[in-house]
Amino acid sequence: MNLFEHVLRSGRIFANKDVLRPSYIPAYLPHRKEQIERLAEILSAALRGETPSNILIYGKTGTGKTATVKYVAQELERMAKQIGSKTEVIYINGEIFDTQYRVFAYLARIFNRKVPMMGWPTDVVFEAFREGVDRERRCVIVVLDEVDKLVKKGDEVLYNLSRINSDLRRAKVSVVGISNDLTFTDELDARVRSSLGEEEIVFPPYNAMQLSDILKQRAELAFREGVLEEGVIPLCAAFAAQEHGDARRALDLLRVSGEIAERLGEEKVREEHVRLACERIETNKIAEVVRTLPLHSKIVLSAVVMLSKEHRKRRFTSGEIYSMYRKICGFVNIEPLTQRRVSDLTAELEMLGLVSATVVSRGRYGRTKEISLSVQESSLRDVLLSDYKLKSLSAFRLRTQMLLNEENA
DNA sequence: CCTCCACCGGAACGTGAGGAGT
DNA sequence: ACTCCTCACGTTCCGGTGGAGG
Repeated sequence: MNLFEHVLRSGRIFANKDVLRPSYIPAYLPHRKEQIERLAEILSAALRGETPSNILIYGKTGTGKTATVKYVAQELERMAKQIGSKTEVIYINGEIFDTQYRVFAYLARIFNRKVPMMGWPTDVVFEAFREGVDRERRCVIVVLDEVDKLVKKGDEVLYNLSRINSDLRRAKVSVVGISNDLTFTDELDARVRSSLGEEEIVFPPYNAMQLSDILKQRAELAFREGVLEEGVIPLCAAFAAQEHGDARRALDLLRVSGEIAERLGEEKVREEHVRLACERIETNKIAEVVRTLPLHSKIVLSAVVMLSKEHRKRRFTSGEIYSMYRKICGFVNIEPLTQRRVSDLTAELEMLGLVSATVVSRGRYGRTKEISLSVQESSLRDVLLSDYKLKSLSAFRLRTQMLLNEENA
């Protein structure tokens, strides 16, 4: 029997899993007709040889911004080719090209200018790009995805890009900015804001019904026929709708549900698989947050975990937590921070939703914050111990347990 | 009604890392 | 290569406070 034979045979669930990935662009985008038409209308100026207005697109994650823009871009380029107009769309992700230099260097290279990875002054790179585009009559639409990330490091990119047209003789350039953050224009220079935001398109979150439609459409391609039980799609949609209608989340959920069903060797995807998937995604999300926490925050969190393990109660005063925190620091040989700082760290943990804290006054016994864990302790344990500086903590627990026993005896 | 606990949380300041400018 | 600036992280200092118990 071949090693891979059972893997091939077990593929009874999925027909084409890639359809569920966020990078997939469907041929039809449900419930985005309005936005697509608006975008197409604005960009169609390019086909008439005019410069399209600059556009700003807003919407939370998973509202179809990127997919819509890519879809319209495809259609635009195809039509341009048919009618022999030189129109191209360049897609740039601001998370990957996260400095002005990288953006311009990338653009310049597209237009056959040789620009080194680094070293040149930024304005020279910009000039190389400008000259490169202007070689021919054409219209270039630059899509800046996650533009808010790029702008955090200075809005000069946008300033330069939005002013480039006045220095171009043959070519035309317009900018489409995509942002998750609705308030990001506040940080922009007023001139940039007005020139970039000539047109604005908002992508509202999907509701549960709309999410269902999206999932249905993708499921048809992604899964083999009849493997999805009836309640699966509505349940995925409902879970995702609870969290600001994120379609990416819904698709993830559906995909993970399928994977779980597959791994369990089931013939069908059932609602219980969706619930398992939901839990798994949740745990992963928490683990990811905790993993990237600074060391001392991890120790504070460990302190809360330890306390809730060793005592019956769930809530602890900041004093209790601080002394446990100091104990742990002593055990793992790390200089403890002050109580003041720890109080800020707990506030951050609260912001992240890992603990919940409320100020209570206990009269004679002072005023304090009561803090409790607001996630499953089991989803924290492994990720906390995975920090190499904290790995000895598993031993710590035994030691305090012993100390407690001795005290009692 | 006053006191006083056990912290909260604001303000000012110190420090080192990293970026921009030159 | 250099200075200057900003920013995140921490510390020190301290005024503020809701309510149980006297």
